Amino acid sequence: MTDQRPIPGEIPSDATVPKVVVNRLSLYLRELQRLESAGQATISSGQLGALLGFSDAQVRKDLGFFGQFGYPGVGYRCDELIKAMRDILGTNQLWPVVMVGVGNLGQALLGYRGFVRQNFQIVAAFDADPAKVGQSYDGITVRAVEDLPAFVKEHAVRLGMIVVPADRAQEVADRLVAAGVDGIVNFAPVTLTLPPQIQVVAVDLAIELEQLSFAVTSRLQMAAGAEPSTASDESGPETAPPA
Amino acid sequence: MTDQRPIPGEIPSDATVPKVVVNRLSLYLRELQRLESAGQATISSGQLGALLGFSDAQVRKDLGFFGQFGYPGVGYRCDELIKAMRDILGTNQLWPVVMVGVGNLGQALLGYRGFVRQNFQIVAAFDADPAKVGQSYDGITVRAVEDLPAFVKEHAVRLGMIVVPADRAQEVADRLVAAGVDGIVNFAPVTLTLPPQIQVVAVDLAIELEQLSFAVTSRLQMAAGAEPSTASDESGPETAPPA
DNA sequence: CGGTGTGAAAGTTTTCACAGCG
DNA sequence: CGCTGTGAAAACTTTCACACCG
Repeated sequence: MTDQRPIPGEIPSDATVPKVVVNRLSLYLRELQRLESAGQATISSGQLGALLGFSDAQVRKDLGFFGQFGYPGVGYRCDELIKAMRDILGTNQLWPVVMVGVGNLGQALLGYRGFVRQNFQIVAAFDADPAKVGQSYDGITVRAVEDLPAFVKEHAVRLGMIVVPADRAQEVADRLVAAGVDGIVNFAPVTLTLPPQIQVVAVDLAIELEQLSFAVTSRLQMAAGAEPSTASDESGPETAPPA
Repeated sequence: MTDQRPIPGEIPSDATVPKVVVNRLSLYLRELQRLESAGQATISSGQLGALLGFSDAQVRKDLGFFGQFGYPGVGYRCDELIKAMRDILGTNQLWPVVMVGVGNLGQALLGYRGFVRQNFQIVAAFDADPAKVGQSYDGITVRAVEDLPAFVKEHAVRLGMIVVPADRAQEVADRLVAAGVDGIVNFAPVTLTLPPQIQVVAVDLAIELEQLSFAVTSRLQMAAGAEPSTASDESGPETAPPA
């Protein structure tokens, strides 16, 4: 509804967008959604950046990859920018997701409401353990992995989540790809070997803690004379300046 | 034990190490540990890189930030390199961790064995809900958040995990910092505002899925004529070439 | 004004290429 | 030989700075 902006943010003509930019896009969107719920109608690149620990220029450059969304002298309209970001990230449409592996973590993820917020829906869970098949968790009945290909095809599922132990992950990934998914979130602590057209995002909780233990350790040693031994940023900038 | 290498990999004299390098270090370590269990004694930069989808030069440059670990003509000895990496990342020592928020996800993380592998141990869990306090999960009894400062001080805990809903996360983060932790893993989908000396790693599961939906969407559009619209890499390179 | 969009400059990370070593 | 370690070049990302707009 309402008016479209000058060059509505469709996909970049041909320029390639760095992954780190797409990651920040998600952070902008998350913040914008919070601001809109709080009743804020517009925001400037400087304000948005400050909330996340980025510069105003970076926010504008990032958005510039996708189009022109702002109003000089005013900033960005939250509602418009949210819609544009969701179009870009693909979350204006509902994404059905299949999960493989219904252990502790898998069960927790089945109950996690945060996915729904961004239009992801876990539509089925699979497990190799016959004792688990038929059980229900948060309204989802566990199916046998053998049923994966049929389900994925029938429901046009494009995304899968791997929540099995490390030694089973590659086999499960191969099954997901054979079944036809295009993208995988891998919670198992192994690197998957897959055809390059398959998109993979890895989440390794032990590695996240390791990054912290390094940062915390080297900050101490820094006290012993030198400079802080880490620069740049990755997944979640977090730690914005204490406003 | 056994002989130390030429310039043993201690902390970089003063050069700052990019975060992305530290992240790859964790991936190298994970792979090395797997290789060693499989009985492999040495590995070259090219082999290690190939397993993770990196170039040989990148592996050598990354290691070069911390010292000289290799043997020309041979490669790296897995056992030595593992020890060096763990020294650098800080995981040769045991890290006690406190968790705040014992909902679905928190309970699952309490039962997650993957942390132990890298020497992290969740030593206590806290929740604001009086109904949860006193309950036990995986041998850990839930405590009242009020007891956090005393516990952190008494057990010299330096790391905390936030597993509460978004609207409680900032308050919990402030409590953790007041209690004295130096680093935080934040699973809540909000950006925390904290003093800059506090290290924060953010894990937002919805954002991971969003990165996938973007990648999967733009790969499709790529079929419509242009170049792939993403470059570089972030958290987990994953998807190594199908060996 | 206050703020966007964007080329050009600065800074950072990756790749190249090769001397040197066991 | 095969492979490391490392300067130098290339590629990429961020910051700067300013024309332009409402």
